[in-house]
Amino acid sequence: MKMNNPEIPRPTDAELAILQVLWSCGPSTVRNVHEALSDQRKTGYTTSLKLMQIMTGKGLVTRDESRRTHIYQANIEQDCMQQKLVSSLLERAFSGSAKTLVMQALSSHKASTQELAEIRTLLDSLERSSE
Amino acid sequence: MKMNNPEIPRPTDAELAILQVLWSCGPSTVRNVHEALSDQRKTGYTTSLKLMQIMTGKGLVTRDESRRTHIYQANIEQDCMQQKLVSSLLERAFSGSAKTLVMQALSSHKASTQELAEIRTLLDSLERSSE
DNA sequence: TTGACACTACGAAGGTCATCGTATATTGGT
DNA sequence: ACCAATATACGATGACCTTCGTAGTGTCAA
Repeated sequence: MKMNNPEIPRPTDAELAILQVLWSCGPSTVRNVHEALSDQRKTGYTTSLKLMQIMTGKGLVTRDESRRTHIYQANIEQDCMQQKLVSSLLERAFSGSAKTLVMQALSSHKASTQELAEIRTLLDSLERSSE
Repeated sequence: MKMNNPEIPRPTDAELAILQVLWSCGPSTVRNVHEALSDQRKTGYTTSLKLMQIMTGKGLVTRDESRRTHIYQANIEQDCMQQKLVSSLLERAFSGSAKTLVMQALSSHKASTQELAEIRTLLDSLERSSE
């Protein structure tokens, strides 16, 4: 039974870690996810299982139950969730000022010259479209 | 008794809302904070009080108890906390890619031409310093 | 002085989160 | 056919979060 819940909630930290694996590896079993996280999280297998069951209930992931070993899949695109999370942080901690957030991110975390150039290109197109 | 805990934890949403008031208004009483939040939060006065007491224990705020009505103050600069929060989000949801975060933030939230120019200036200085 | 009011302290309730142990079922090899 | 390995389901626990009510105490004006 797929919950077609239009309201996908903000994931917790543990849930987000699982989503990262699903985004990066594609549809995966609980064991796959659990092993992918084994470096960061030293928790038991059933913990990962339980989390993924809960995430299914929340609509964060879907699963294929047609075989004994279920296959889980993220139910929201990575881009879309990143969007949600940035928007949320922007609202909660930056009073909506994208400029401040961007400047905080850039000034404290190194980006390569290549990446800076890509950002500059985006700035160009944003400025052009607002003229 | 001031907890000089060097480890300031990530604030919860309710706590962050309170910090926002303290950053914006400076040292404030519980009542000041509570009233400043009355639009967003329709909770009772003692809820704000309790939260701020807990935040004191966590080291998120300090308070002057020399008078009957305590005066609370953020125990971390706004910039510094924003830094922490961006870093945390970067790590948890963007695999450390500042570029991706910045582009997500810029492409979905309008920034004024003025702001875009400021970001461009920052880009300039970053590129210059890496040459 | 005393009563109304404002402030702090604190326990408790109700919810969520992360974790684990255990029960139960399925599968594959010998 | 049976055992070991592996799956899922799920209850329970402890931590934390948010909320509130209530108790105790100080303050000020009439």
